[in-house]
Amino acid sequence: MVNNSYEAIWETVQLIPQGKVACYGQIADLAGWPGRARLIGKALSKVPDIGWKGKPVPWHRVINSQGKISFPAGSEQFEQQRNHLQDEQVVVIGSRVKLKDFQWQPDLTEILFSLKY
DNA sequence: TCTGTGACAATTC
DNA sequence: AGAATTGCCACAG
Repeated sequence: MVNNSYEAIWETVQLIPQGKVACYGQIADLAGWPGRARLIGKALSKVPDIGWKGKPVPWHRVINSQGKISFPAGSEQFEQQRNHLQDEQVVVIGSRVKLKDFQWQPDLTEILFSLKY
């Protein structure tokens, strides 16, 4: 069993459509933890390898508010994240992603969905 | 209970 | 544009 606190976060991350990215604060907000962006990082670091609810958690679609990958450039995690993003047609320049073009803009439908629980 | 930590964010220089 | 500083607060030990 894992901490329930992270479940909402993982599920929210799973809502991010392929080819899009979201910043930590955005996920925190949607997951019901406004202002707790740092919690997202912790939650993602504890994502089960097998994924969540039978589906993988696309942690690579989560970046910081500056539109950058939050890993040291050159690190293994960094490369892995960049690869995943590029596979999903997200342009990564150095350690940056153009938020203007690739940031996820949740629909009202999805917002309501995440609020209803 | 207290303390250190953190895959952040906003501000400032 | 990039580095340093400060605020944030749940979590882990």
